[in-house]
Amino acid sequence: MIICVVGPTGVGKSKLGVSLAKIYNGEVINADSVAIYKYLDIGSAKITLKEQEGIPHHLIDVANLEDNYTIYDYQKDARKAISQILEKGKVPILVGGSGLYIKSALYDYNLEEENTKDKEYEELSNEDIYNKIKAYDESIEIDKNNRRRLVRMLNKISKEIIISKDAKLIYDNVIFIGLTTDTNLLYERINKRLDDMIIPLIDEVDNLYRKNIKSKALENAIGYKELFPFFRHEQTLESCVEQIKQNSRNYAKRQFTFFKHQLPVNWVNVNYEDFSKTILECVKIIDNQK
RNA sequence: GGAGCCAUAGCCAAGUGGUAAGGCGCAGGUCUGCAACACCUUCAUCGCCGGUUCAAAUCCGGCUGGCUCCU
Repeated sequence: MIICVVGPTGVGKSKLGVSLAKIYNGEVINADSVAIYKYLDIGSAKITLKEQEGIPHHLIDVANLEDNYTIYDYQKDARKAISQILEKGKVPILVGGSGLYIKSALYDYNLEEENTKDKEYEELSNEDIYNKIKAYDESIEIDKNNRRRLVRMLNKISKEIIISKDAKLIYDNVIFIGLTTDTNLLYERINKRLDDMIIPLIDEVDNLYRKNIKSKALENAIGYKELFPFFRHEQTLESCVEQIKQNSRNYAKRQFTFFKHQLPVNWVNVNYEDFSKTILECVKIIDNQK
């Protein structure tokens, strides 16, 4: 059995992961694209050692800030961790909000080592690329304006990598638990979480900012990228914080959409007054399916 | 009391006679390599009343509300 805990940012996944690990003799595998990185602790709301309560957590702090960690790496690392945990006779518990990471680990996504031969196709317009893709296979559906994905797809085609239409799970008995709550309540929690951590967060980002590190993770991660204008004295702290909140809300929404449509999730409404009830509900679902 | 300016979607905002740009948010989506990414869809008849005109958000009058100045 493999348990997978998903849900939007700030809903309480980490806590559930630890609880389920205790009940099912499991180990947690992080499925959060930012918590993968060292030094991004506060802004990523990375689970602390104390919060881990002795449960082994995999794939946290395994990448350096300068690394360009992608789903290819994650697929490899996560599958390795899953096998190791299964070999021990324990239950792997994936916990995180990065949907594509989870899908690439658990489903038959065929990814190859990143290749420097990949082309940017700078000489081609979006429409050119789109037409080439359609000429190769009319049934491929792809956004005409999404250059990033168009380029990637054309590279795949040129390498004759086959992409199956419907991805299949490569493991038996995977149970998806999706934590959810009322949207407004979630937004309140997100805002409060940020307000509570803003002082240490500024400290963390200031530190990284001074080191002048070129990092994709830093430039992309919510809670980090928005703060740089503040350090450059281009924006007030207040407006940067608002921006973080806004981006977090948008992110949470996208996560819901992804999990709702991309994974067979069993949704559980979190009871914040009595979390043990939430755990119990999850246990019921898991025991029913295993 | 007088004079002037303004009034367009939840917010910002373009449009000065020909049938409402854009941005943000909200809502709904897409998803096999930056995924906390990237991208897509949807969303108003222009403060109210009346007039001029084939045609008004655009011109005229009144009303209401806001801002500035004067007494």
